[in-house]
Amino acid sequence: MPELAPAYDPSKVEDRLYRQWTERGDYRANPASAKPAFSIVIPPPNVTGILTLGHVLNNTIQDILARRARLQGKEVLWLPGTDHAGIATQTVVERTLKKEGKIKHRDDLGREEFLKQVWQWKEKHGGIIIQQLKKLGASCDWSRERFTMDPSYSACVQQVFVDLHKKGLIYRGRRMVNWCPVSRTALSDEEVIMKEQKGHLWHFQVAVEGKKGRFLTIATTRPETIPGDTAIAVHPKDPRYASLIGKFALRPLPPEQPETQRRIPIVGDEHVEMEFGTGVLKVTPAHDPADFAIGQRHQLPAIEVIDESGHMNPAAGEKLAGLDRIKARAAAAEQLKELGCLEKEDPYTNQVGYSERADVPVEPRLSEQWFLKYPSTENSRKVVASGEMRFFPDRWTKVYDHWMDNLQDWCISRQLWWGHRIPVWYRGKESRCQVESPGEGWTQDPDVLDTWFSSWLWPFATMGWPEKTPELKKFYPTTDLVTGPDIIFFWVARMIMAGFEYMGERPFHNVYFTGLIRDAKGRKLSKSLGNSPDPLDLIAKYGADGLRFGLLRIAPQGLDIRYDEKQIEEGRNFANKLWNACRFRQQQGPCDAQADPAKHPRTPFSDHLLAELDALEKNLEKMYANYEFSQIAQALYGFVWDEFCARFIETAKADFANTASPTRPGTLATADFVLSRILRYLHPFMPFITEELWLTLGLGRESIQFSKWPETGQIRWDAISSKNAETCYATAEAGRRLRGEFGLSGSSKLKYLLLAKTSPSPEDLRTLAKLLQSGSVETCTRAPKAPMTPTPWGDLYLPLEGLLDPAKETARLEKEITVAEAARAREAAKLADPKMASKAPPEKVEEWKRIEREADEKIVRLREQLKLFTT
RNA sequence: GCGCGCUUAGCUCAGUGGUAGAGCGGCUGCUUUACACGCAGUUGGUCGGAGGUUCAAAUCCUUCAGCGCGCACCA
Repeated sequence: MPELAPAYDPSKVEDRLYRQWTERGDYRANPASAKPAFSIVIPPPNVTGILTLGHVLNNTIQDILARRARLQGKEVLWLPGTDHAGIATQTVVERTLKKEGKIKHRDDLGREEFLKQVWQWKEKHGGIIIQQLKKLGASCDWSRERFTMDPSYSACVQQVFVDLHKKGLIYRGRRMVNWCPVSRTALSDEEVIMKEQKGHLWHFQVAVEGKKGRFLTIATTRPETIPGDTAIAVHPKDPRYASLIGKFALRPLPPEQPETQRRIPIVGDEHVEMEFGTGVLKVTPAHDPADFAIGQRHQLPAIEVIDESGHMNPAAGEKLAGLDRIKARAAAAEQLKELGCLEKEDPYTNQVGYSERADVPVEPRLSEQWFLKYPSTENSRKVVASGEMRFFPDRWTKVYDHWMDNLQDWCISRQLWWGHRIPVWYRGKESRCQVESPGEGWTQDPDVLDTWFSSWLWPFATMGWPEKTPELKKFYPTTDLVTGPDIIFFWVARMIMAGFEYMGERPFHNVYFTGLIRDAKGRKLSKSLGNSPDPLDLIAKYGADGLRFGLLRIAPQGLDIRYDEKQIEEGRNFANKLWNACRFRQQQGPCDAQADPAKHPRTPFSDHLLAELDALEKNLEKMYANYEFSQIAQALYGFVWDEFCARFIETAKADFANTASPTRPGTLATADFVLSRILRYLHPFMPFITEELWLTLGLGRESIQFSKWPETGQIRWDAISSKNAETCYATAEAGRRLRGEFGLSGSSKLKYLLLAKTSPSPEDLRTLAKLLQSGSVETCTRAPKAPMTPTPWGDLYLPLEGLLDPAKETARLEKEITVAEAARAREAAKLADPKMASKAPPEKVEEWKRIEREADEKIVRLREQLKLFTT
């Protein structure tokens, strides 16, 4: 058995073990297995992406679930893969080609050639994030890695499109959509983020035809769209304006147009808010969704004044044409001023939709797009509402319900090249929806599908659908989905619908939503802020286990995480602590994998440790059932550090030092038994170090990954003995506190005296001395004149020749008495209240009495001691 | 505007009815038969405010405030 190094060095362990695990095929899932199935599909990261802390959190949680399931003897499939991420990838590649000076626009290359470049890019960079996940220790079945643009996957996407089209759920229409002028494509509603924008509210006047001197004042944030106005709307019940409905007004822009072209009707529409602005609304059906609806109601024409790149077109007039829409805004206001119809200009803040990817305001635009009416909505709604599929934390169900109750048809076409091309073919006025080309003379729709239109099939398309594969039979529906709540609509809800529509069943049993990771100042991590640490740097510094454990320990369920590198450092420190605990055990001789503490006489400390372990195990079950990962990490941390190291190992040192001790075999067996279990409990969180220790100590002959998850309720211990250990620990703590009052360190060879209430054995006293980190503890029969503290074992004295200062000791005792008196008073007050004493449950009253009694005893002891110094 | 979440020690957070906790930080000591990525001790909180329910409230209810997020066609 090679000796463990004094400090744990992850770099010597992690890569070696991971290679071993994957080369051996440890994570290959066998659909023919008789074992119960456990499955997860990875939320496929963007193929051009690199690992972020968010990925670390997300994938560590999946790995914890997968590794625990493996330990529980399940057949585990964790299915990995990547997403082609249409807009993001196309933008990255296009930008790179531009930077390299190869093109000015993708049109320079043409569709075929451009796509070749994207594929090349994908081949070169697409594997990066996968490699990074391996560094993290992710136990994915890499033999099943999928990509959303794989030929078989693409076939699924096309087939689903054709099917939904056949069912009449997919249709084409000229609609108002969210248009991104940078990417020059339509976006779905979900890809638009509302942002507050500081701008202006311009008030301008229009003359009413046939009513000399009658003007209407209109308030607008977008004067550049005035040339596209085709009506003016007022509320039909507005007493100020109702009489004007049916009349006409003159649109001021573009001024060079003849009046006949600028003459627009005044219409009455309930959409207009009388209280807002002036109560008069300009209507631009081509560039505003609400105005489009008004236009439909009143059969208004739509005049486009902004082109697909966000620039004003000739219809906007000679002064505006060619200008960017933002610049045109100021120019239009200027024009109004020159014409003398600008009444005022107020600063104004409103909500504006931004393109999620390009981070520019979206331009509502009329265009021909494909839309989907969501399928299987009833089942999808019900499965969550009924609690059959559970969300953790469950408050997300409300968000889901709300979205499902307000479904809008999904705009699924994108004017991009990188993605799944829409399987619709045209020849003249004919069109056909089918996967293969109908033949000569037919041309395919140039648009591609929204990336999410492929991701929503992920849980079954990755398992070989539409074939009835053994994988689907064994592993669908998947057990858990772990993802961020930010994609609940984009992905989770849609997957549920697709699952019902194509598998007749929900895609997963439970969904766990992680929190978002923020920096110490509470800001989201982002590349542009530069506050996003590279997980690989962290792995190099602290080890993958340290990173995983440190991050998980501070990741409360359902809340955002304030990330601080200090936490990762603590994860590493914990790994080292565990390492050294094992190292110390190793120094005492070989471990016994079959160790059974029940077969040996034991010290109270062993019993106490076993009792604590039993409590921990029962807790773990509960916490896993609720997906409380940070609490699990916290509980394991506390158990290893405080119970195993600080208490058990310290007391075990007596047995370790004395080979003739009758309790030595029991102590060793307890150490082995407990270590063997906690390594298994820690393995899902810290796969590398636990495997290394497991194998090196010889706690199992084979990998810890396939050892057995311990059964709870199997541990036997002596409760009285365990209680005795507790009093010993309490006695030692009191003694250390006493020593601390005198500023003495643990290295001073002190002699304590115990005026014992019980009859401690010489062995007990030696152990107490060990815990006190002192020279010795001896019993005495009379109270010496020395500092004292009452303990469960009796009064503990610390004779300090020469150091004793009666005034100081008096002060110390008085302070302790004050504290004890406060405790007694608190309980006494409760007991004295007749309502409390009569209505509270008897066991509570007993507890209060006990606390009062103990405080009382303490006070008596302390007062007696005080007398020694004051008389 | 509607909805959700958060507010507990200097910091990050546990704690869902019965003696306010952890880690970090600060301070004081310590090469003690594993571990300085360590050990011992210590400091530090009227649990955001106000009402209410209860024998008993950090915890349940109401309300207010601050912060964050989501949804929403007031130009």
